[in-house]
Amino acid sequence: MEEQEFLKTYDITKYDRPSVTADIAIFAIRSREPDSYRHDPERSLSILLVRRGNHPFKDCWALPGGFLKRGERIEDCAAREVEEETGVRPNALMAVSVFSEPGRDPRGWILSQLFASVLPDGAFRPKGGDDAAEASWFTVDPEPEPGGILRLRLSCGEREINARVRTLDSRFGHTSYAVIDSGGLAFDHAAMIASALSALRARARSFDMIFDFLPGRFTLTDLQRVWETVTGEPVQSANFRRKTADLVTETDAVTEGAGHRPARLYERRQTKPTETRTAQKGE
Amino acid sequence: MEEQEFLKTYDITKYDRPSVTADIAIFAIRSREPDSYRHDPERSLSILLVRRGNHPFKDCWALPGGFLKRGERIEDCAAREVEEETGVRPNALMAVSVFSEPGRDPRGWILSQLFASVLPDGAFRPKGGDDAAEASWFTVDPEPEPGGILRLRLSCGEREINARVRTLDSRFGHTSYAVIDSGGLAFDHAAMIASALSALRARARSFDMIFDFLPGRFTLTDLQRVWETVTGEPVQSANFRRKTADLVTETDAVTEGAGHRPARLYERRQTKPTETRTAQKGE
DNA sequence: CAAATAGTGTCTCTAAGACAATATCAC
DNA sequence: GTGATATTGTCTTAGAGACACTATTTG
Repeated sequence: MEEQEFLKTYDITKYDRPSVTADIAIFAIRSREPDSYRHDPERSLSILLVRRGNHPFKDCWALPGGFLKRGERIEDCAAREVEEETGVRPNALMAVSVFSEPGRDPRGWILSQLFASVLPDGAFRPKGGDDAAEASWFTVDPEPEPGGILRLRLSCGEREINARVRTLDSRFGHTSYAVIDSGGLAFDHAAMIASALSALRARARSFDMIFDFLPGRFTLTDLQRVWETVTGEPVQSANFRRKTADLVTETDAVTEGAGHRPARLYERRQTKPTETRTAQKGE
Repeated sequence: MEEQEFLKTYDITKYDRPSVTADIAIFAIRSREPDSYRHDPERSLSILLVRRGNHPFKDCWALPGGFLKRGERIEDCAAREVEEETGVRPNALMAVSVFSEPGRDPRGWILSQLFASVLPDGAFRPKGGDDAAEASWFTVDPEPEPGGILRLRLSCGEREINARVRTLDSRFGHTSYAVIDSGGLAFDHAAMIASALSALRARARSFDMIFDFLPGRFTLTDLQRVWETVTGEPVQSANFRRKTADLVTETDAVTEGAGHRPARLYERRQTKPTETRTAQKGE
């Protein structure tokens, strides 16, 4: 055929083309040790960062990520890179957006697809590997300032990173940011963290991903704390329980040993009504 | 510095890398001529397709799109390609998702970022240009079938394209599809159309983009018809008017010459309360 | 029992949906 | 006046939020 001819002589490498990377923002809720045995632990939203072992931005903190390989889907690339650099095998990855601003990477023309994912608490201790000298959880403290500015305070023990980004645009439920002060973070990763955080909060409301933050069995109070941590808004337990009633299944087990009334453990309900509904509406 | 050294000797072209394209699903609501002057016209959702002038898939219908150039943001590439191929200058583009499945393009390793946008009715007549032999509106008729199958009926006068896709995944408010029967559409564009449509419907509910379908001044009934066409669900006018009251501003003008009571013209309200609210919640 | 968290009952208010009634044009 | 669409009013009901109360554990 004529098309076969065309394809035989077509050489795609004659054209100018970019490199493509995937970067991944992995979030988790981590508990701080309580001061008294009778208090439930405080929780804070954390993000997984790696310290770069190579140039450029050597020794700076960055999101895990790396180059797309031939024959690989971008989602698989993201999962592979996270595992190589931190030892973590993330749950389902949520695509956030593509970063294609010219000059965003000093090495040259490089696009990056940003993903976000969430992990259950304490599931693991990150360890460096591959390109990453070190991997570690940083608590995330986003603080809005006047003029569409967002200050990101990331801290890990003694280490503290203070980045500032500016809201560029916020259409279609997605907000994009520009870096004002990277605070020492590599590349445009400060803007990426802000984007991922905003996507996380926007979609948390659909309950799609809240469960990914928790182990298989959890108490309703756990679930509520995760919700509150992610959205940044407090809820009343009675209302929260009503709202989640259809999404969980009761088990026989209860918690033990706390200095107060034990709590029943629940599991996520398989055929959750939201999914079916969404699918139908989608088409 | 050491980093300067590194960058001087770094040659990105030594590494294997893909080509990147942007494809764009442009939607509009088009009116059919009514049978009587007293009836308002029926409306249907349409998508803008181009007939490919070059290999591969020569003479097949496809979404407008093309290769990303150096120094260009992917959003700008999308806007440029649409204009080159159809003469249309789209409103804000909404990113839908990245298609990176190996083998999706017979020319080789090519990723595509899909965008969606909407145009006001009758704003223009598309014309072919560049790679596109021809450009034309096709009405879109999505029909769900059992087993997660979606049939897409695209028609333009005599021409009819029947494609079928299967739902792959539907997490985080985004649904992805695999092509079962392309119906003659180029590449994986059948799956792209299904994805764009699903994204359109999901976000229509936020009222973010509904207004983009309309000219600057419109009647509330116009607005309601657009909503109904996009979401596929009927609404009661009294309820719809209440819901949109804060989003529009009354003007002095009214429609004329219809065989019935004239309707007041409205404009979109600049500082719409939803945007402020979203922005705050976003952080 | 005291302290702490787990869990339930119920009131109010708002918003969505359904339905009905009235208004105003071209012919 | 007739037939069409425009526009407003109101009833019902589901759900969100607030608040108050009861239950059960450990030390």
